[in-house]
Amino acid sequence: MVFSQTLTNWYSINKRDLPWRNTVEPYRIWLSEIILQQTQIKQGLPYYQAFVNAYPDVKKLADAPQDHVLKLWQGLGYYSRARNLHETAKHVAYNLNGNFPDSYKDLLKLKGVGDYTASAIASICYNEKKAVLDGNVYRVLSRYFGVDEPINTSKGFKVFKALAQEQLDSNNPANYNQAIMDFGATQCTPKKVQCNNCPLSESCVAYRKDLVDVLPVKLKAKKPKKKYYNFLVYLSTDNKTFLEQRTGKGIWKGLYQFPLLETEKPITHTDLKKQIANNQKQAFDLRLFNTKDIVHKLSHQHLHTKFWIIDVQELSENSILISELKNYPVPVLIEKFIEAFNFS
DNA sequence: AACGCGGGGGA
DNA sequence: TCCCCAGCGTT
Repeated sequence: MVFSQTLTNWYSINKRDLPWRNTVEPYRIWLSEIILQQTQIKQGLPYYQAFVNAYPDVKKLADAPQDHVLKLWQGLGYYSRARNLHETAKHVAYNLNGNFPDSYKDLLKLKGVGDYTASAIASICYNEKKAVLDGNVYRVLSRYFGVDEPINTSKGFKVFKALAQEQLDSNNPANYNQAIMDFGATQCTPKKVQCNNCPLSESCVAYRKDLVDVLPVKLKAKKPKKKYYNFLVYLSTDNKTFLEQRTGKGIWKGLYQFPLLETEKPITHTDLKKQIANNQKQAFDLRLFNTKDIVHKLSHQHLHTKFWIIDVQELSENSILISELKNYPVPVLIEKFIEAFNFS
């Protein structure tokens, strides 16, 4: 009680003014929550604005082509969020008559909506008594109550979810949930934590025992895997090129890229030239755009990338105009190349 | 229970 | 360089 009361008092003074806080419309709350999964507000905010502008309601989103949705999502990462967002919009618009589910239990059935997001929407839109558990909440709870259970295990989830639910201010779940998250994001931060002016420090276990920089405990992630990507940038005399859409299970599903040759090790100019010659009759000229590998770092992969330019006379039917490149959703790695190469 | 999935930013 | 971020779906 003291804990939640202090948090909501703190929130009434320090609450950040954010666009999705001026509404309880489920569509907008849902949209903001999907965008903000594993994403800081500073990064997600312009995407939220762009989506609201392009798709003011769920039916507009449902009726958009997937390429347009992915294009708006471009650069935000975790693209399954965009695909699930689109699929759920169609489901809500056409199977649920445009109405979002109005309970935690039913929200959980939506694709892309897990425990956190269902709790957030249920509490914010319908004031259901469901405590949210995100990175901020883990941090605040583990520090204040001195819980050293690792947070990234299934046991850790259960322990903290129960603690979170216990602390929930059942009189105002919507306000409490946003208070504890804002508190974690701006006051009880991962680093440079502001204990000096913290309203909870007196009774905070981590503060009293000098464990603030130890909690929360998190099991270490695996090292990222090294991969070698060779993008084949075909270029015809009439300014056309090839683009392919990524399918299957890996990264960037649904996005477009220049034809990709992945190798076990770095490939030489000579070897690549032979491979390409085996696959086509037409004469071509091969040159390497970047002399040093471009290393694109993702949380789980390091992509050592070469962009090869293949000059040819002409390209077959399914090629596209260089001027159309900007219409396709592409990974940041590809976008940066297009910018740098400038197709002069 | 473990793993794969992006990209930006802070220290 | 490492860690973190309004997590989720699949295996």
